[in-house]
Amino acid sequence: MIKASGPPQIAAWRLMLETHADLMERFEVVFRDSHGLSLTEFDTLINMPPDTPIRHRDLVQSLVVTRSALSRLLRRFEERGIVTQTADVDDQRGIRVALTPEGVELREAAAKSNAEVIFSAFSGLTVEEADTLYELVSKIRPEGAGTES
Amino acid sequence: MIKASGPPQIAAWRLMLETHADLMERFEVVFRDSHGLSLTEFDTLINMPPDTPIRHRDLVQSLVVTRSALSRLLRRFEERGIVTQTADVDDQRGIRVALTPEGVELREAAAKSNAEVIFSAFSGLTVEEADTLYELVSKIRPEGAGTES
DNA sequence: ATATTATTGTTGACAGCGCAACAATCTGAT
DNA sequence: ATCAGATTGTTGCGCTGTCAACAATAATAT
Repeated sequence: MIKASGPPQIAAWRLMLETHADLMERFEVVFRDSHGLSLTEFDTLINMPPDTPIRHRDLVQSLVVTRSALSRLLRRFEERGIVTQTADVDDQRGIRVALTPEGVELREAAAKSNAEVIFSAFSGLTVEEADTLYELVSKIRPEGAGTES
Repeated sequence: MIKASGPPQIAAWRLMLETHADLMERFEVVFRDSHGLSLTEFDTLINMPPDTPIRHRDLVQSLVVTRSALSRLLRRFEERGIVTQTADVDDQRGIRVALTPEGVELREAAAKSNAEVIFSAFSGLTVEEADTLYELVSKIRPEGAGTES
């Protein structure tokens, strides 16, 4: 709501921060109320292949949590009947995580909710504007070869 | 790095998510290593008036934490000599939080780091592009008057 | 004045995360 | 074959957050 003041870069980033926070809060409410999932749990679920077992090692690479957090999260999923975990026959160190039928169902329902929230939030933008937004955001470089020199 | 596929709204949001995560990680490292601050602590510090005491009640409104978290965070700040807390003479329920000189200094230094990271990340965009980005992001409506009708 | 209600900040209990240490297992050099 | 080193997932611990209950104080109604 606050009109842009100061450097436009900072104004843009502030607005992105605020928008991110608002949308994430919306996701959190929807996932919790509709599916009993936290944001981390949703992210984990969505990154699991619906048909193929996956190793912790491979799954954790798509996520923002540590191995230990994933280990505990998957135990919770196991207790809820969302996944099964079995030793990998080829590599006895590994665990193969597979979605149960309930897990697949939950994953699909959550993905649908996710898309609905996004389309709802983006309903004020045309397709062209969404493309432009994509292009502009892709120019932001966190590891920016910065301000030096 | 992944080329946009599927609906552009979802592609744009995914990219925003990823960019947000990358930049936040960068902030986290900078604040921790340079100033010994977590993201929450930085946010709190930056939202404190440099010259005027502020009540918990008022400060918490600018933040994304609960009263209890703020209460504990401010105690940590107090122990580090960053703030002082004194009872409000007008309202005995209230606490007036004020930055110490060290706190003011830390706040300024952290704000400077913050701006540097932003400018660095946005160095690939022109000012006009940053303005356009602002305009497009402002069209995203979390509480979107959605997809209905 | 007095009783009821709202507010403000703190505390206890608990949940989830990261880090470091660990045991089990695999890999690769010799 | 054997042994040093890397990989993989789990666990203990501490930190930080939320939620619910609480005590102290202020505001409001009667």
